[in-house]
Amino acid sequence: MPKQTKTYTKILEAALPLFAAFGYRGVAMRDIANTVGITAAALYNHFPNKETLYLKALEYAFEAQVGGLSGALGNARTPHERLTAFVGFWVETFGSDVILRALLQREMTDADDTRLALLVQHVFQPIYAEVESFLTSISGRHDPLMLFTSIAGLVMYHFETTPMRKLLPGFRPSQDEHEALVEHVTMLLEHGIDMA
Amino acid sequence: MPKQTKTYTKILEAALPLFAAFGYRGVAMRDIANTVGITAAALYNHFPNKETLYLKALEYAFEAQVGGLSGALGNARTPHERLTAFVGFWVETFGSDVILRALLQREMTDADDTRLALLVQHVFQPIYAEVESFLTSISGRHDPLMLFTSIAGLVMYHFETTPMRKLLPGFRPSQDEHEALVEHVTMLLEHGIDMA
DNA sequence: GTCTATAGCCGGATAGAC
DNA sequence: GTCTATCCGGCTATAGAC
Repeated sequence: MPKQTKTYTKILEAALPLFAAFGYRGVAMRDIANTVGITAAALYNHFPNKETLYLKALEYAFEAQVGGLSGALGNARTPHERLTAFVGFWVETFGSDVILRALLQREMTDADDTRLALLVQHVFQPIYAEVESFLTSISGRHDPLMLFTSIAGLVMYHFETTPMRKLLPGFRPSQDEHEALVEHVTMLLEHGIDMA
Repeated sequence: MPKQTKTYTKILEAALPLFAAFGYRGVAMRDIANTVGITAAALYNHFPNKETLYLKALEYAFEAQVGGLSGALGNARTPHERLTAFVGFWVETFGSDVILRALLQREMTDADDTRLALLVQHVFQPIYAEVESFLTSISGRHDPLMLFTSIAGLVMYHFETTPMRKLLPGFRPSQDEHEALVEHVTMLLEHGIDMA
């Protein structure tokens, strides 16, 4: 099992969109092999079994992605700027990468301790570490972890529900544009609904 | 294929927790049959195939559940009361029914047009219809459907992320208690983070 | 309406040649 | 490192007796 050959990476990159679209059980080793252009048997020169292949693919996907937050927060000074930057980072990261979002969503429903730990380590832990003090500083009343979860959910649920919201009255495509989403979420977070 | 026998219902009720826990592909006809106490072949006297069984199980689960909102909103007069009742209904409905929540979550990731329509029809459409005018009335600035999605996400994401948040620093079990969640969400919706 | 038996297919994994 | 060939287990679905 060689670890850093070209094929190794090619396999992971071929597998990721498949797993994202059809889930672990929905993808056969033959499918991945076909996409790469080899046979299923050849996959076993690179990975001992399907589960390991899947795990490595997940790591590969998540390692690459996160880390941009410090850049996004770097220039932001005021609470308003920082909050906007944070929300914007979240919307950008998961709004532009359909595959990453699908993988995350699937992992959240099919909970496995090993893989959950991976997700926390690569995705949530680093982001939370960067914003925890910020969240604590701006909110005396809200528990920082709850607030973090709320902000994440506020953004993610718009993406998660898109296929369904299309079937509801009042759906307009503009609601899915990133700018509109960022504005909606930050306004809500800063001022609440602003009830009459 | 008889439609309203005792066994028919028993099958659906046996299948639901299995599908919720392991997903469509993760459940074999044998598993359902074993739980009911019959053989897999006998299932085909009630359902033509696995997919139909699954669809009927979904309908059965969702039909029963929703409809309590009008009761929950009935007494509420002020915007604050109505909002609290709405959030409380959401937290109660999905916080207390693990199976319903898991099914919903799975359907949201494995989008199939037929089943999405079912979900919208039985779950989101009726709820949204009851709160749309309310949401419009309290928020001049926010699109009602976006606001609806935000409120739903605010609640649901706390549930969805529970297994992962347990691995983050600052996790306390009390964050998952229903009362705390309702208070956190309503406060956020009414006043925002209330930044310094 | 339920059973046993089995057809038929698919998917993960291995053996061994090249 | 990739191939062909194959094993084997699991799954949906059907046939036919009771």
